[in-house]
Amino acid sequence: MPVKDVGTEQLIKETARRVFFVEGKLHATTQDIADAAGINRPSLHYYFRSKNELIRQVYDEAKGEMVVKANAILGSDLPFREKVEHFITIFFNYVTGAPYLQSFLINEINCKNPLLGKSTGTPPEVRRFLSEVEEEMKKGTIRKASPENFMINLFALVSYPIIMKPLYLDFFEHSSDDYDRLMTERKTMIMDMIFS
Amino acid sequence: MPVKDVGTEQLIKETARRVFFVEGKLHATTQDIADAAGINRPSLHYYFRSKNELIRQVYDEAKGEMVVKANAILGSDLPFREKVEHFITIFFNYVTGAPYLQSFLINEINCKNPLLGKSTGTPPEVRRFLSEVEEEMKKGTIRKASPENFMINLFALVSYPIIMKPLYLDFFEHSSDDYDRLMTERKTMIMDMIFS
DNA sequence: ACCTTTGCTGACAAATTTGTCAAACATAAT
DNA sequence: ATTATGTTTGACAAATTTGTCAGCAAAGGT
Repeated sequence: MPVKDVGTEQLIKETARRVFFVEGKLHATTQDIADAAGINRPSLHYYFRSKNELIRQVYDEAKGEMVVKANAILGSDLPFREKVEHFITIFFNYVTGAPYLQSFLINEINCKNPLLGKSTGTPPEVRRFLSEVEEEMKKGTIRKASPENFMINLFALVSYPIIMKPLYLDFFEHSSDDYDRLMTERKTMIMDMIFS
Repeated sequence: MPVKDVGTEQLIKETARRVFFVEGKLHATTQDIADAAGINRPSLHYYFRSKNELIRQVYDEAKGEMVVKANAILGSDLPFREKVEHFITIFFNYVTGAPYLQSFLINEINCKNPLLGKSTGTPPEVRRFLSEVEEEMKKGTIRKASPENFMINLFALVSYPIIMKPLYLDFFEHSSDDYDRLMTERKTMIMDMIFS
């Protein structure tokens, strides 16, 4: 009996991820994805019954991955400052590699596709990180505020410039390289901003 | 001779803006927009020849408006600190009122619709603001960095939390009201972060 | 060799979305 | 009233996108 070929199914999902998250084709058709994967459309329907089902899986897994990634860093036992520094580095690369991921998620949440997995809730690692943040605020290492807002700032300062790059390329008269050069100084800048 | 009815045309555009920017229906069909406007679809084609043309106009005008809005504040002759404070207030409301606007722009830019208006270039008001930022850095009022990065931080800290609200509602276990409460403390927090 | 299961494909069907058009309608000037 | 001009509409056609299905190919077990 032939083993279930997991190759094509994975190929399709990875291609969908690339099309959606990297190339940012939020309106991509199943044909677009099939072409990009070098397969034909009925195969896509063979593995995923419908476009919605493919999107649901891609959505759920991507969200899960992001949470896992954040947990791995924020839940690690590094000293606070290094943890934040590490987070910036890792997430900068992560978002750079999938600049349309967050826009995709936002859009899908908004579509209220009832198939999408429900919230997993705040993971314990993040809760612990939030209380670490609170403690650092008491120690005076960082500015006092809601720990949630501290986290949001972190994500904002790292993600936003990458996500909105096309907008600012057009706004400033920059080449892509100019803009990327601008990005390189951000890590230390963000650290400076956060640790007053 | 009957006067050219500008009412319906405006109604359609405003409805499209609402559907795209406020409701975030990035996949909205012409039927969706027509229904939301209370007109029928052929009327939409009467005023705008195609969906693309409608989107082009909505895109161009929205981008223009955003630039005008930014210019009006950043190009004003308020003292630097008040100018930044004013910007935060105004833009917070602006983005709150159209949370999907930036995602829409990003997505459309990416679609490389050849009809979209080309970059207007960095407006002189923004150039002036950037040199003001540079001067404040020399004076030591704010941290030294690329002035562009200063601007990007401003936009990031104001926009990102609003744009990505659905994502964080799901991540933290917050109600919409909880999250909004979190937002209220951001203005002073951002000011504190920026003016070290 | 034969059967069985899984994967792939072309051809077709259905659904959705967009675009068109002629006719009806409204309004104001003549 | 008639005409001219701009607007709205229903009905239709075209294009696009999605979904289905029967059949073929491959591969492993009997």
